[in-house]
Amino acid sequence: MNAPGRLPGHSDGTVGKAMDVLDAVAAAGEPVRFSQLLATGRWPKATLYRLMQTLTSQGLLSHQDGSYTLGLRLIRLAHGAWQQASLAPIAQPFIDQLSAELCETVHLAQMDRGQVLYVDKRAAHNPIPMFSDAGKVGPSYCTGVGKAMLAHLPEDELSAALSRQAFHPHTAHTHTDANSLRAELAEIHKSGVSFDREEHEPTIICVAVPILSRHGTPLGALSVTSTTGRHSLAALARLAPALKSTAAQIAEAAQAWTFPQRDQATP
Amino acid sequence: MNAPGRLPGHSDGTVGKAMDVLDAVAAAGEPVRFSQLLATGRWPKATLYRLMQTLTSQGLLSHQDGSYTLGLRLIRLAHGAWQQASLAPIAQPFIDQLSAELCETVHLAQMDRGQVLYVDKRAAHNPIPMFSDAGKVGPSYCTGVGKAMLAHLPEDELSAALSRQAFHPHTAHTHTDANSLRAELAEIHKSGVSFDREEHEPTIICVAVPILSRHGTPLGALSVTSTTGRHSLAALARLAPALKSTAAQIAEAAQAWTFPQRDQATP
DNA sequence: GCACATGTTCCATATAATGGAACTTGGTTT
DNA sequence: AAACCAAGTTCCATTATATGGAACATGTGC
Repeated sequence: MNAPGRLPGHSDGTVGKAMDVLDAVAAAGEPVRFSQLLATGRWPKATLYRLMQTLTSQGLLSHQDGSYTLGLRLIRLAHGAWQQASLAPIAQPFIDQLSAELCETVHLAQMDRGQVLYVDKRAAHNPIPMFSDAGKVGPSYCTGVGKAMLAHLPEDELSAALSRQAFHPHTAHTHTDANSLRAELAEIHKSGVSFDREEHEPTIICVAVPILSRHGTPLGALSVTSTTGRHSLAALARLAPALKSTAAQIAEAAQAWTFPQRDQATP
Repeated sequence: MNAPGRLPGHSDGTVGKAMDVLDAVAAAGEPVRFSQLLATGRWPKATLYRLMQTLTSQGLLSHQDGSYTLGLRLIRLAHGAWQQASLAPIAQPFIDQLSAELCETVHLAQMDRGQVLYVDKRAAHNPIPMFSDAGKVGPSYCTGVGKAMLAHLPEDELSAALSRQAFHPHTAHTHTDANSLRAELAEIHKSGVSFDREEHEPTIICVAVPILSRHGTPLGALSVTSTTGRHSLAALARLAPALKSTAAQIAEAAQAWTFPQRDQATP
């Protein structure tokens, strides 16, 4: 079955396999048929069948008209995750203020298994149609927020994260290997600011800063995105101080925040 | 282990147990310690320990400072669920229009395992809806949207849903048993409109309509919420036609919508 | 009515989960 | 400092669960 040493962080027990199936359904991005998943050859027929039965019965998948989609129960759980584990609720007022002040699109992201997870977004008045929304994921190696966080990761987590990067050359400016990326990360670590120089999508540029804990580990990152048509990189660079200041405020708020402390009803 | 006759909260296999743990963490609403969950007596020590290890390794839980919270991976999956399985993306323009037209708070909800899951919300002045609003759950038996959907459920699903209701008397107007609720559901089924007459929270009232498929099964529900201070029930009742019209448009759009259809278009 | 594709069930076997108890770890009391 | 306690972690024989090849059902077009 499973070779002794499989890929890092993969396939622990039945739960891991079930999550693989969920990921596969999520990756499809549209309702999938049982046979479509089966055709990937990743699972034997009966195994996949029972796994999907279980997931459906749990509300993690939804089965209608012979096709499967992700289930609503995920939305319910994510609501809790968004409140408990994400910076978004804490950062909201600061991001509102920053977005209003700069009149630009602001993104709040966190690192999830080596990928960038956007947890909040504040659009400028004329929203640019692009790759973004809360819950959306993106690559770390070619985004401003991704590099900002990578640059402050401890070595063991960094190498784990780098091993998960695709290094697909989206544009002519994209890093295509870990070494060239590491060189830039060192600079970013020093300056505390990172840029996306059209590395992910042509004409899209951004400036980003990490949100750092007391210990210097990245809690998340903040970015302002624009286009080459509207801003130069130098113009974006001038926004860095405002971003840094907001990031510091968020970091402070995040660490001051202990949950409501409702041990008992204090009668 | 499990008694021969499985109880309402049927736990299927390891995945089911893992989900129970996730629910427990979600229910806490704040970071929980291993010992807190252990103290509920629902799981033996070693079992709970390994289960949480697995969940953490999968990114479904996050472990920091000795406490567990729901993990970010859930947000990522929920993003897919929101797009694939919820009415929200389809309903968005219609809800925007309705909300602008009425200048009132509009909710879009769906049924999830007997409970009302709010998948979108448009407040009169608050423009950005996200997981902060979407993802909230509420009871079916004492909310407008809940009753609107229950009223159109086939008998088997209805009785399953009713068996999951708490019938907690939140206010003096709350239904406290299935029979009294069923009587109202019959009326709602006829009229196609339901009301929350301060059944969940004092002074909070609402009018709701179901979003029905061609076959008459509820896909979701739409509501306008207000307070006794601002509106009478009669005033809310006058909004019903606008709600019904919007619901019909959403139903049509939902059923017209087949996903992008990348392969074969029916020859 | 037949053929082929898709979906479902069976069942002996292999695998993974179980949980009682023993063992660390870190902090507090005597 | 030794003794204590609580929280967290590991061990391992036992038992429950998942596995998957193959047979069985269902249904759609010919």
